[in-house]
Amino acid sequence: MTTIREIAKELGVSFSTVSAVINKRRYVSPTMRARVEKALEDANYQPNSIARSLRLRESRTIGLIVPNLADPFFSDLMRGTEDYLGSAGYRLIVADSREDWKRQQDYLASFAGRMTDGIILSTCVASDQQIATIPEVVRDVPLVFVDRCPHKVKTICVLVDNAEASHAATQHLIGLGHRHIAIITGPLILLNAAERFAGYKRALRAHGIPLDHGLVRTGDNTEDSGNWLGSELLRQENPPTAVLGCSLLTTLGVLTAIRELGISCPRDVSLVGFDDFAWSSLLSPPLTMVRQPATEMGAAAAKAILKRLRAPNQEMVDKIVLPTQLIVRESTAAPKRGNQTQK
Amino acid sequence: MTTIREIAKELGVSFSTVSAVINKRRYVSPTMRARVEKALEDANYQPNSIARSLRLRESRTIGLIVPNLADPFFSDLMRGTEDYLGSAGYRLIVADSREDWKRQQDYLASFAGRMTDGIILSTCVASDQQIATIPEVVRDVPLVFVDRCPHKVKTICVLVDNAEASHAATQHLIGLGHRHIAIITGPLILLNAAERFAGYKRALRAHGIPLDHGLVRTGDNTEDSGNWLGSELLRQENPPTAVLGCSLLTTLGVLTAIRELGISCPRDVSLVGFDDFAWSSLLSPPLTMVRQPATEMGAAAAKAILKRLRAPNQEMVDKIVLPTQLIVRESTAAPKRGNQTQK
DNA sequence: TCGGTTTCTTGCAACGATACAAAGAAAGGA
DNA sequence: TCCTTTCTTTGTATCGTTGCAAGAAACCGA
Repeated sequence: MTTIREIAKELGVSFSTVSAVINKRRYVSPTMRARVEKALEDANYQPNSIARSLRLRESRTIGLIVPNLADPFFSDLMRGTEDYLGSAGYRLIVADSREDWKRQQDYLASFAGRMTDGIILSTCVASDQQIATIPEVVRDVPLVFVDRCPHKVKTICVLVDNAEASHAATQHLIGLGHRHIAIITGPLILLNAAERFAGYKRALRAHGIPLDHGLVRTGDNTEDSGNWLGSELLRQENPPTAVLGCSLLTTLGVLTAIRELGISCPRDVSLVGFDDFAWSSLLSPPLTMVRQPATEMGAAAAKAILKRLRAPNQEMVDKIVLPTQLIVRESTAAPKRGNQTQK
Repeated sequence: MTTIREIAKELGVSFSTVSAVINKRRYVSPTMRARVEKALEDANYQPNSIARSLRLRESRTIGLIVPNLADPFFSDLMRGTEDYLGSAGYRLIVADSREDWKRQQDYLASFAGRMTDGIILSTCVASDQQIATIPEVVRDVPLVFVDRCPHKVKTICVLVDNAEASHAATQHLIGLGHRHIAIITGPLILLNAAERFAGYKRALRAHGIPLDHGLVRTGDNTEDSGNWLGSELLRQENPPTAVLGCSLLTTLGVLTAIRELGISCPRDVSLVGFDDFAWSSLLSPPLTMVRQPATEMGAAAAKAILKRLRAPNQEMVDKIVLPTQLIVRESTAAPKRGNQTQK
């Protein structure tokens, strides 16, 4: 590894001069500049970014922590972040907390140790009290929340209008004639899960449909929980005519359950899910989905944190809300007569 | 941000002592150790990892460059890498070259600037001459290739037996009675694409089926190319009774083409693809796939590079071959009578 | 010829850690 | 008591940069 000093020694000049050439400072004679540039070229010089970071107090690196990289929603989000950061000359460190608080704390602490200039966090399942302690471990490193945001916003958050989205999804089912609509939410301690549940309830109320607690299940956003809870719902004596899955993995789990039980979707039961993914339309049946703009959310978070870095003084509190879209495919249809009149 | 010196000043001791406590060096009296540890705790001290990296000449960070993060194969691979590195106390920087040579070079150069201790590369489409120049830009930073490997191995490679895998897939189709089998390969400049094509040819030859160049298409591993080439193949006057897609995106593109043309799979045409993904069985029809162990490959690459870091002297040349598996689902069946006798 | 500006180059001090040598203190042995 | 050994703490160099202050030319008008 060649250093600035080695280049300088070889040329018989001061290493400050070499540094000046590299940093394109004024007051370097054209001849000297040419000589140094040639030497740099010949030696195939690469500046040591660690040393530079130490001196400049910036690493040009952003850390992203998500709860589950196996979930296409988060890997799409990550891609959006990587893309935006890459074109801005920043690098991305990714970390998967696997819904584990301790793991997340470890990553936060390690990122806060000047390794990253900023942190984008989609928090694991955690209580408000826990989340309130995050700024302490992150200290003076800028933090942006994405998707999984705390209830009380004290920093920048990038999210969607979850209540509105699930309201639209529920309304769609009600519009088709469903009255017996089940929901599998995420952990309600999470703001977005709570809001999705709220949107569901609001839609029911608006149409005078009483909330049936027997149709409400709380999962943990895994395929297994979707499968298990979906199966449980569909096997009960008076099964729902429609199911709303509040995350992609949950929904795919329900779909598997439907397959396993030999039920037909949408004939016997309609299914709406969250977090549309690239190949929803190739599934059997093509799923009606609430599309969250995952890559855009990732990019928006990246944009927000870079903006925050450029304006370091002011304490920014902001809520960036991106639009969702209900994509109607073939997993939703009017309920069967028999079921419809059950209610 | 508190530093070691600030802690020391506050305690009225030398900062070397504080450093000694942090690094658990011998010869620190128990009383002093306790005092320093308390101060560290109180100040919520986080060591500056940049400074540490500069001094220790290691960043405990590995760079991963893949050609397309939107491809579940690569995002699964990345997850395997992140997971392995995370539990070994290393961080992962991800970069998406988007099949662009210049972008890849930029990432390699930036990673080589001491930002990372090692690099895992799944190269973009590139010629052997181009790939031969990579060690020059990477210089003394350890490099491990994964999946997309150069023809001549001069370093560590993690891959699967691609020829064997596509041989098995082709054989499966032949066993079902197919004689008119199309293939959509990746760019043949890539070793794995070339090997998959070779395995296909070998299987045909073994059963005395002549290679029909009209059934061979070379794509670029995108969904669009799979869709376009698949559509082209299926619309010709004497269409294949089976198609082998040499990457996940290609295969999904073909599946879309089949849908768009209103053809039935597997009744009219069988489809086998590469790179099984989590929800292949939920597709319509559930796809017969060659499963590549993506996460295991990512983990194996991580393991290899860490091993390489620990034994820095010896020039390691190694080929780590992981097994593939043909998972037969419902997208393959015996050809229709009419088609079968066409040949 | 001499101060004064402008242009170019060079030392030097950070940045925040690690690690080694050296100094200082305490203890043990003759 | 003095010398040696062991334990404890401190000073200093180093990692590879950047950027500022200051020195050294060169130019220029008086």
